[in-house]
Amino acid sequence: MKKIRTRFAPSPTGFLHIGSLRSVLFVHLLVKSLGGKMILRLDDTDQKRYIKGSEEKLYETLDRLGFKFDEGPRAGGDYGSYIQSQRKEIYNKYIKKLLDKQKAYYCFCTSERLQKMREDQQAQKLPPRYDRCCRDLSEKKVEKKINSGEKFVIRQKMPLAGEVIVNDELRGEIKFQASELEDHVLIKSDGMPTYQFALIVDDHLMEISHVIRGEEWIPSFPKNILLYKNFGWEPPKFIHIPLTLNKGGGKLSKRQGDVAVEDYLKKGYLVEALINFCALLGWHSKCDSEIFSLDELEKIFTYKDMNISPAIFDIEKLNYFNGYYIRKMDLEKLVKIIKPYLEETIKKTSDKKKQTDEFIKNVVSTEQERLKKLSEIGELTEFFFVDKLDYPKDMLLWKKQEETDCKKNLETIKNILEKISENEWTKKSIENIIIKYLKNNDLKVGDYLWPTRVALTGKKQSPGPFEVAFVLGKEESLNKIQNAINLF
RNA sequence: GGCGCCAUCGUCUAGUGGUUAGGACACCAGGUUUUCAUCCUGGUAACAGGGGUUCAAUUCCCCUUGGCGUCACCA
Repeated sequence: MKKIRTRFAPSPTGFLHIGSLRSVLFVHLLVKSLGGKMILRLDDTDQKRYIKGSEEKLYETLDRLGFKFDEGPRAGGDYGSYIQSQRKEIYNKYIKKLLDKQKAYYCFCTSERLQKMREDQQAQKLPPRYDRCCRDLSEKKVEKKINSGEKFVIRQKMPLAGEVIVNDELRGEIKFQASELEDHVLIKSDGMPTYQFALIVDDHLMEISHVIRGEEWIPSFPKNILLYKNFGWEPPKFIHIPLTLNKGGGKLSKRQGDVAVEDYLKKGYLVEALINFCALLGWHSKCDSEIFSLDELEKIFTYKDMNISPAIFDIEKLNYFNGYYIRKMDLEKLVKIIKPYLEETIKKTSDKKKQTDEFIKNVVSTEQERLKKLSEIGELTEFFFVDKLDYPKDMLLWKKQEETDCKKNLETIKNILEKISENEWTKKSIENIIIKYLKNNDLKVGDYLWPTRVALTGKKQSPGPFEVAFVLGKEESLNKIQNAINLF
């Protein structure tokens, strides 16, 4: 039985694409479900696109998401280096083999010539494809050109006719006509391999058994397979996962909103929510449940249950998961991770008491069930930290309430609250005392509680007045109610 | 345009040669309630179209249509 080894091979572009998150997730789940090794490889053969320091950011994000690699640039391993730009010698060695087998050839065409060729082809409504101009150059000519210092690339020699049949684990056989295939570049003029070449060499050398990659790679699938054949190697199993599209149905791109996992994290999306949501994009369990932790996913995941139709990234559902996991979260933990989002708001008060962990914990607890994103906490709880609330007087009126009634009711509430002692000042007892009073006197709760809420929060939508009063403390609550009374 | 992939409620999806086509999000209504949210109950909503195969097709096959991807010395 062959070892299960699979890899996640991002290029260091500066951020982790949300689609890549789905790839690592499935790579992770595949390894966990089959039992095997997970490898991280940096596909950085494009030196023009290299962004300095981006590996570090990538590792950090992967860590935050909770993915651990058995082998990789940091974890090490017996198949290194795991950074493609450091494997140049290896690719050189293998391209020679291909050259010797006559499965690849030197090409001296300039980019100007290629560009013109493509323009001409397009003008004639032909598919733009390399015209194989250098394919049959004599050995002598090639040698002469190289010796005279002419720049060159090395191209893969494709079969001129016939069919190439490839196999995708999810879709089955896919047929391509060899005549459709281009003699694409394997080694660039800077000596670096293209992704298409490095990928095959590395996956083979690293003994990768399963390749999970996006559907956008299907068009180059036959070239990949041909390369394996040319080398005489057995290809791994390929699983092409469907694309994630934006709401309009197009490719998920920066312009349509966030595509970087880091951005979602920054906005206060929880890792649990992100993972649960992504898992359901293209995979579904046999049972009807949809709430899954990573642990649970590992137990029930089978790649055969994966779906092949493209999925639209619906932020509404992500929000639902995020709200769900926020509500389920232990308050202490929530406070800890939400604190950075609250910093600016806390600065609005000079009251030392309001800067304590105890106070912040109480504040967060009032909004836990309302929160969809951690980043909303500041706006939602600002009223706890500002000294003077700013709201129109009319907001205090409950339904068709008269101003005089409203004022009177606020005074009543204030009188009741004044009688509650400091050590009795808890949410529960405030509530009990007020509700008991209203019930005993046959009064309508809305007429009293609505004005109180607005007096304490300055908002129409907010936590209930009892808990706000409790968190604010007796003195401040009374002050705020008095401020409201003074408006009349 | 060539090639390729895909096609069940608005979205994510389950499902079967014979089902009242199931669930989740969203939406709507009702309940709880001082608001919002939560929570509970209920509801609207789908097999793209046309041909076959078959006693029977949402399901199998073909075509059309539509969506998407891809056609670089980028990955």
